[in-house]
Amino acid sequence: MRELQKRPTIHDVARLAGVSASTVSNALNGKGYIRESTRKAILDAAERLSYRPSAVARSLKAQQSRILGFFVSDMSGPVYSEIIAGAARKAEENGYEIVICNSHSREDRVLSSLLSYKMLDGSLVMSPELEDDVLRELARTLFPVVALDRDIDGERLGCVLMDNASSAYGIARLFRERGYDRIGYIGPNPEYRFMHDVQDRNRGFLAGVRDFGLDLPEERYRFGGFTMESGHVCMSDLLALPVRPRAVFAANDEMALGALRALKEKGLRVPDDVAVVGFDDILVSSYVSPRLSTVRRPCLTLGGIAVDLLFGLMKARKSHRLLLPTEIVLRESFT
Amino acid sequence: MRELQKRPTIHDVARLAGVSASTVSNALNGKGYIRESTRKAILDAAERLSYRPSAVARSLKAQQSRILGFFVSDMSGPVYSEIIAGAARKAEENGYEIVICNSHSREDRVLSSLLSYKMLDGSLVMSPELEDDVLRELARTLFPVVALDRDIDGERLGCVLMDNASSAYGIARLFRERGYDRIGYIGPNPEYRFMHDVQDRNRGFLAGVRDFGLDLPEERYRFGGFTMESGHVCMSDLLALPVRPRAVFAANDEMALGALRALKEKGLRVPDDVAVVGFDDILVSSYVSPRLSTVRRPCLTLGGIAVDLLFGLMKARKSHRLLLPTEIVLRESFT
DNA sequence: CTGTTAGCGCCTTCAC
DNA sequence: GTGAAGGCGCTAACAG
Repeated sequence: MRELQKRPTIHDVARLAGVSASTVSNALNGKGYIRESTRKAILDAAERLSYRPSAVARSLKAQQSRILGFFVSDMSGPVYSEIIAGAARKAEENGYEIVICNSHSREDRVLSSLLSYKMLDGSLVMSPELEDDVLRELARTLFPVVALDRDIDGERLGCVLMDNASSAYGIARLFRERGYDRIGYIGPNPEYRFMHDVQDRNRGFLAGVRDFGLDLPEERYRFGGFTMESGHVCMSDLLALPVRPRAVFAANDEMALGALRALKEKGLRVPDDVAVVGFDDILVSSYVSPRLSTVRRPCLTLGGIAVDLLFGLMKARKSHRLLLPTEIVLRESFT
Repeated sequence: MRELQKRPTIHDVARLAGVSASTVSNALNGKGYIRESTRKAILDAAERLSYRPSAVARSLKAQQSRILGFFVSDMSGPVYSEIIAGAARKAEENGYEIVICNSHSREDRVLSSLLSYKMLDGSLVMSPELEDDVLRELARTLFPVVALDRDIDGERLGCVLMDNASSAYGIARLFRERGYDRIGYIGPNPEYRFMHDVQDRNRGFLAGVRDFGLDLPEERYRFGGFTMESGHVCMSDLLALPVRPRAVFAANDEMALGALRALKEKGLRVPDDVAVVGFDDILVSSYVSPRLSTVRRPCLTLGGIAVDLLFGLMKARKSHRLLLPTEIVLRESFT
C-alpha cells in the first residue's frame, strides 16, 4: 500500500541537485546567471522528481494569479460560448487565463462565499442574477469587474453593451415598411426584468410599435421564458386567437425556433401566413427551414473588447462604457 | 489621484480591532472560544475594512483549493453545457467549485504551462486534444483526473464513458429492419480519430453495417467535421451522386441538421425521400421540422458521476471505469 | 555565480 | 480567552 506521496517542492529539487532553493528558482525561471553544469543538474533533478511549481505559492508571492473570472449563470446558450471564446483569445494573448465560474444560484451564501473566495485578478460578468450592488461590492473589495450587456458604472467597474434597442426598434420599422401591420410579440416575462439587454430589446421594440403605429393589442403580446419550449407555447396561444398576427417578433432566436415549430404543427406557412423574426442569430438559425430572420450581435468581438477593458481597469482605475452596434439579418422567415 | 489601495489583510483587521491576527482568524472561522465583545469588535472591524480573506493564502496553508478543473476544448456544443451543469451541481453539494479551463490549443506551451500551473484539487477532462500520455502525466504529477468519454486508465486516473457503440450499432440494425438498405453515412473525418466517443460511434455503426449487410459503398461514406456546415456539404455531395441513399446516419446532430437543410434545398422530403438519423439529441433536434431521430446520451448524469468518481480518486487511489447506457430516440426524420 | 534572509496572508500549535 | 511563533512554497533582494 503506497503512501499518497506529496508533491515535491522546490526544496526537494534543491536538495537533489545539491544547491539552494533560490538557485533552483532562478534556473527554472531563467533569471540571473547560472553555471551551465549546475543548471543542467537542476533541470535534471526537477525532471526526475516531476517537479511542478505550485501555482498557489507563486500567486501568493506575486500577489496576482493571472487568472480572470468569467461569471455566467446559464452557459448553455450558444451566445455565451462565442463571447467566451473571444474573451479567452484576448486573455491568452496577454498571458492570462479565463476560468468560467457559474453563478447560477442567487442565494446569499453563494454571493458571499463563491464570489469572495476566488483567486482572480479581475472578472467579467454576464450573470443577470448578480445584482448591481453585488457587482459594485465585488469591484470595490476584490478586483476590477467588467459587466457585459448591462449598463452599470462605479469604481473599478466597466461595462460593454450591445445596442439591442435600436435593432429591435428597426424590426418594428420593417414590420411597418413591409406592410405587416397586425403583429404579435413574444417578449420577456417579468422574471427577466433584471436582464438589461433583454429589457433593451423590449423597450426598443415597443417604442417602435408605438412610433410606427403597429397593431399590437394586449392579447397578442405574450410573455416568454427564452426557451424553445416557451416560444412554442406562446406561438400556440397566439394562433388560438380569433385574429392571428401576420408577423411575430420573438425576443430571442430560441423562442422564435419554438414559434416556427408551433406554426408548422398548425400547418401554417412561414412567411406567407405568418412571418417570424428572432434575435441573436444563433448558428442554427440559418439552418432551419425556413431560415430565420434575426438580429446579429457581435459576440466574438464583445468578449475581446471586454477583456481589453478589464486590463485597462487593472492598470489604471479608469472606467469605461462601450456600446457595440448590432445588425438586422433578413432571411426567409421574414423579408 | 487616489492610490491603488491594497486589499486589507488579517493583520489590518487585527490592528483595527486591537487584537492579534490569530484571534481574528479564530473569530472569523468560528474556532475556539472568544469573548462576545471581542468577537463583535473583530466582525465590526472586518466589516469596516471590507476584509476578504485571501483564497490564495488559504489554499497555500490548507494545501487544497477546493476547486476542480473541467478541461474542455470546444465548449460551444450544447452537450458540454449539460455535462458541466451536472458536474457543477455535484461539486457544489460537496463544497467544491468547478472552473472551466479551455484547452483548445495543442501547443506544447499550453500543455506544460496551462496544465501545470493550475491550482486545482482534481480535474475532469473532455478535451480530445489532450492525449492519453498527457493525462497520465497530469494525473501522476499534479492531481487526480477523470476522463469523460474516453477509455483510459492509470494511476489516479478514472474514466466514465457513454455507450456510443451499441446505439450506433442499433441504428444500423434499425436501418435493416425498416428496410432502408441503401444508406449513406456522414462519419468523422480523420481529424477526429483521437476522439474516443466519436470513434466508438463510428466503429459501432460500421460494425452494424457489416453485420446487417447494409449497402454502403465508399462514395456514400462521407467525412464530416461535426458542424452544421459540414453536414450540409456532405449531404449535398451525397445528393449529387447518381444513386442517392434512402437513409443517412450522421455522427452527430449538428451534421444531421446541416443535412436536413441540404435536403430541403434540393426539395427532397424527409423521411419519405431520404430518412435521417443523428446522434446526441441536442435540444433543438426536437424542434426542427421534421423532428430529428437521434441517440440520447445521459449528459447530466455523466457530469455528476464523473465528479463522484473524482472524489473517490482524491480520497483513495483507486481508479474506476464506468459505462453509461444510451438510448435511441425515434422521431419524424426516421421511423 | 550561488546562498541566506525575509516575507507574501493565513492558520495551527502551544504558551500564557 | 488571547497572543507569539512558525510554516505552507515560492521568489526578490542582498550578501558573499
